[in-house]
Amino acid sequence: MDKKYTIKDIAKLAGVSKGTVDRVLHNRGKVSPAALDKVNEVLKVIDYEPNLIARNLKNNKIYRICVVLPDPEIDPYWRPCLNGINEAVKEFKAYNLAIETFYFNPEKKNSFLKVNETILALSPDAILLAPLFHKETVDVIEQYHSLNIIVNTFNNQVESSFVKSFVGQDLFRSGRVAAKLLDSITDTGHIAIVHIDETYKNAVHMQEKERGFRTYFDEKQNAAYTITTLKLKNPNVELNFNTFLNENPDVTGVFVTTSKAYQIAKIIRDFKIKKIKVVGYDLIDENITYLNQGFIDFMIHQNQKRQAYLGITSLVEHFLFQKEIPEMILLPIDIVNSENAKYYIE
Amino acid sequence: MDKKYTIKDIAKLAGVSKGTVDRVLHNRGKVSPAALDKVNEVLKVIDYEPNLIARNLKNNKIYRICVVLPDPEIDPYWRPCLNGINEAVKEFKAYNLAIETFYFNPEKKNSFLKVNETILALSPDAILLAPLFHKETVDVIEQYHSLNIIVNTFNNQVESSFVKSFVGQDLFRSGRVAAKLLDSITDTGHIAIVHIDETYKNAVHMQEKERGFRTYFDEKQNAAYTITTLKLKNPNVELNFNTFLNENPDVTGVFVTTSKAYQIAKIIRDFKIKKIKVVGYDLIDENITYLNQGFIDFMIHQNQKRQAYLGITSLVEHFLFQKEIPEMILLPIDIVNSENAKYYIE
DNA sequence: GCAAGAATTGTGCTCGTACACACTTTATTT
DNA sequence: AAATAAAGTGTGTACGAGCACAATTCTTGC
Repeated sequence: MDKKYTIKDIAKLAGVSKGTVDRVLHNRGKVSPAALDKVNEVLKVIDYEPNLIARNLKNNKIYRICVVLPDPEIDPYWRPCLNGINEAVKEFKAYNLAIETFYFNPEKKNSFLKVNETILALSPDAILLAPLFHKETVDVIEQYHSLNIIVNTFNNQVESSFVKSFVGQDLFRSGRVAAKLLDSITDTGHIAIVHIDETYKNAVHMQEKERGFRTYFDEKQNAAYTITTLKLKNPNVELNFNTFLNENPDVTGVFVTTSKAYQIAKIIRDFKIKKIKVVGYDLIDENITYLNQGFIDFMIHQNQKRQAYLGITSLVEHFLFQKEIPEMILLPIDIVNSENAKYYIE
Repeated sequence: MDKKYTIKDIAKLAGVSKGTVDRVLHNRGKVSPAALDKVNEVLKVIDYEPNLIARNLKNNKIYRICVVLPDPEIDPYWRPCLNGINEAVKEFKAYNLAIETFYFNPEKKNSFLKVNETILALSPDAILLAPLFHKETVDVIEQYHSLNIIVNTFNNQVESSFVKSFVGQDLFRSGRVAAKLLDSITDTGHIAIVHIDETYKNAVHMQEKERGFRTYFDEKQNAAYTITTLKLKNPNVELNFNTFLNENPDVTGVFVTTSKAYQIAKIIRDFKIKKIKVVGYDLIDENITYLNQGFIDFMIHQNQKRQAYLGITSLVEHFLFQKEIPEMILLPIDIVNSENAKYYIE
């Protein structure tokens, strides 16, 4: 018991050659019933685990994984992903892997298409994709699939049977979490659901969050809440929301479905009339500032870093250790206030 | 660029043998200045990463890691740890590792000492320890250290220079998080800090949490809170807390520093007089029940599973891939309400 | 100028798995 | 029964790093 059993050990125990053991283990080639029995007998008794290290030594192909996401310079929401990608790169740098990152402009479909052309030319083994433009994404995924390139997605779900895996959050549930939070910190009254700049993201996100949010209050007995949905667009957010507040002095809480809660927080801070509670998404700097100042009460952390990290690692472990790629990984919906924020910021 | 550079490649490029390259890379043995230069020249240009797989193939020692924690049958707090341990075992089962778990009775110091004797006899390569009994733990750790056994701790911190690593939470901070939560959901009033059954755990835990909790309110301007500390012990918890509530009708919130918030929640449910908010620790079944019923408002998740998991993996990666063991890993302080609980329960 | 010794460098084997290929045994055909 | 095909089995090598040891080159002393 000083070391693990090897194929050689099994061969000796079964009185056959390691070639035969190999054939039994992988049912490759022909093996006589007698030999098969002998080997299986041994395998039944001992508990053999192939040595992954040795197995992979031979495999000297470089696996190429391309990660595609919106340019974090244009939308800082995506910045944490870079850390997740870097972490994965660092962790696996000793292996035969090429992990490359590509950005597209989240405001331009063409940019997305162009990036994908570049990647197609590279013919990688797999691609990890943050899908924004629904129709275009579906097309692109089909192309990858037809070239036998594995497609993983993260952050946004897209209905395509060609997607091998999705890493993200349950947005409906996260709407419910936000509702529960606002329910905890506000008295009965008027709550506003605010969607800001929902253009390019196809809005499915925010709709899911809103649905979850409303479902929570629908299910709640004797809830004396009024819920209003606002769709605001820059540069008119401030003006329109101010108007709304003036027209609705009974507002006690706001649920911002995008990462732009800081815009609402700023208005509320300047409004000064009464304390309105705010729940929003994502730990970007502006939000953290208002969180610390008390103008945002809770944030929901979408953990983009870990999304990207897990998206990559599941691919790597598939290639390197032939692990199965999980069809869906739903990350926890982390609740953040000013006191625990620092553990999630990355 | 089809594959990574190997020592052989470097040797060829530098016009020397792989033995010389090896000597340069590990500065082992003598190398002539000329050869050294040639190899360094090549190393400067290409970017060499040794193949960890090949490096470890030869290392066929079985590393033995012993995990020591209180018996989860006696204190269910520790049950999630088993999942973390199992996950690590499963993940690394293909490597030369023996990961064994040992329980002691958290109420009996002798049991702890006995378990450690058993382990000392096994002379493992490392031990992952949940230290409860302070003095005894320090002694035991010294013994392990003198036998060159690496000691990692999790959950509870212990001041010993012989401890290589700690995985856990910042308890002071978690007290602050609890304070912020109660501050969010209660109006000004009277808040009780309740310690339940603080006997065997040496109380350091709860003291840290209390300190963090009080610090938060101390720092808060114009805070009109009264904070009372209660130390309750079973089987008198119910009686004494009831008395306290009757004598203090102004209580608006309770912070339970152990995993026994359910006991307080039950009393508050039966008390029926007014809504008192409760913040507690740990997602054990009883707590979840009351969380879903609305008698516990927030739980703080200590993530024992991940603590155990990370404690093991950092050891494994040290042995297998000579990664450095991080001196301290502080896990996030997860805030849990009824809506996001399911993501943390394990 | 040559041997002895030191310094440097190259070779070859190991680890465990996977697989190609060669070899032996058994079955089938003429 | 011999020839040939098919089935089954064993051997040997590659993978990359690491290290022992052999082989070579270089010094030094006489």
